[in-house]
Amino acid sequence: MSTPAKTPRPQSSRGGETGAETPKRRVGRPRTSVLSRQLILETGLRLIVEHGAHSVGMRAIASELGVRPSALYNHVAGQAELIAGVRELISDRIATDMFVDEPWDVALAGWARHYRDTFAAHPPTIALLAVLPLTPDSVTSLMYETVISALVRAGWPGDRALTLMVSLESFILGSALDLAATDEMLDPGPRSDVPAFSAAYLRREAALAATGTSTADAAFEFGLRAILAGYRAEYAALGLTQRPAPVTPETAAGAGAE
Amino acid sequence: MSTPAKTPRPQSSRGGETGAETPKRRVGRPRTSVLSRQLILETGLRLIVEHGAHSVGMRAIASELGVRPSALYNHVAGQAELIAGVRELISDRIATDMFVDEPWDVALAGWARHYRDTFAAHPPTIALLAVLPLTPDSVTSLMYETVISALVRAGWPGDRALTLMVSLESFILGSALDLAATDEMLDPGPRSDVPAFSAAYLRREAALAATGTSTADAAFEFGLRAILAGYRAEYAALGLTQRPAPVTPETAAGAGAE
DNA sequence: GGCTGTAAATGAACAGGGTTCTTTTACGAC
DNA sequence: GTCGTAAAAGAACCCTGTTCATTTACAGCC
Repeated sequence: MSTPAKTPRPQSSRGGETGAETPKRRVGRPRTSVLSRQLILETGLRLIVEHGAHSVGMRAIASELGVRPSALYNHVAGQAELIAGVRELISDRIATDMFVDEPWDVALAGWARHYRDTFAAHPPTIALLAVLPLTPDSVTSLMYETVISALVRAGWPGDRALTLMVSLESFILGSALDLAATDEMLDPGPRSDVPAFSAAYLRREAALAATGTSTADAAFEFGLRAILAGYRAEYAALGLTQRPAPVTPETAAGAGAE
Repeated sequence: MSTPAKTPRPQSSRGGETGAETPKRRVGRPRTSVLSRQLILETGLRLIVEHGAHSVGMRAIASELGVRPSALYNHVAGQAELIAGVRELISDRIATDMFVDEPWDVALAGWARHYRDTFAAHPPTIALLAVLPLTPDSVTSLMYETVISALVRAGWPGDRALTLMVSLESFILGSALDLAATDEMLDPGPRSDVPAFSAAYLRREAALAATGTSTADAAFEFGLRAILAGYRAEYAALGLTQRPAPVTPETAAGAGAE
């Protein structure tokens, strides 16, 4: 206790979902652990959602948890690993169950929407996480596995399936970025040198106001429909035809064709 | 001069494209200006390309220019404005001349490729710049104007044209991100719980090695083809047919055959 | 039951960022 | 010549992430 009267901040903000408040903690190991890796990650995610992407600071998280920054390093290697952990938290929520009993194209559409929505639920995270290279052993690989195997079951060659998935994911992530940044960022404002652009912007604004959907939503749905139509055309060009129902180890009933 | 013998760094690295070397500069306004806004931005871009995205530091740029950090603030408001300026430098290089005399779909494909390649020429910038909200009065608005007006000339309703462009741009930016981060980031590595994914990865690796194209390239081309096919289908559904040649005020001559 | 090693916290530092402020010099205009 | 302004240095400030030594708690062991 070298500075008893400098900054009194007793960390009494927010209720107390972590348990008891710790207005001042003695030095040394506490009787009951204050931190855990999971608590740190979840706090990080919550702070991002509430206060923006630049809130993933070690000091900010530590302060939120009523702890000194150095304490975090007993549970997390550093900021990079922390952000990777937060990414896992989010990725883990992307559902892939639609691949079980939906046709491949319908499942892809559902997956794409849910994928984007999952990121969209935490807008500030997108810019932060979309950029990050994901660790090879992440849950994301499991998601990829589900998608790929569903496509292969539908008849897509393995390498084509992977290429398709990557291209769709590019569109999804790009749309998520668009969702995070856009809306007023497109607005050309009052300038006379971009007449067609301005007119289109105004027309779309009116059209969207009528339907109630947002700017980025419209573009996402439009692009998704287009890219899926293209996939289907490619599928047909490969000489494949849609199966009546996908065959999974679990639902090994249907699917008599081919 | 408080630390005369600590770090002698006389800034003599790299040739001298800025003119004379300044191993030590007297305090006060120099006889000939050392900095300019443009020089700072170009140095920033060069540093990003050479040493990665975290090289857009004020101190790094200043050191590269043989100048103290505070000197930069005479020409640039701050780091945010500097990055925005670098973005403009890059965006300015995206060609849009294909919209002058190519059919709308061909022009879109060319634009998309060039757009992505422009970012791809500076891989580290992608993560940095894709995220940034662009200033309303940027050159990007001019690019949008070109694209929109070409689509409108082809018969697309203005609001649809804008939605289309945004969706395509989402795909382009997502692909650029993919290009920057991927290649080994997808590799599932040796693990037995993702068999279809692993198999597809290996098959594609072999296929790509044969053709010489890269991972991200294949996905981009595949997705681009698909989404354009979808756009064309939408175009047909609108009851529109491809015009023989777009009519622009400038090229009001050609356009005869179909 | 007293040691010993380890885990989990504090507190004090360090290195490195962006930014601002003051000071010094140069230059152009009245 | 003087005054205002522009452009540089230099020092400081504040905010990061991170490391280190220190203190305390606890679990295992003999």
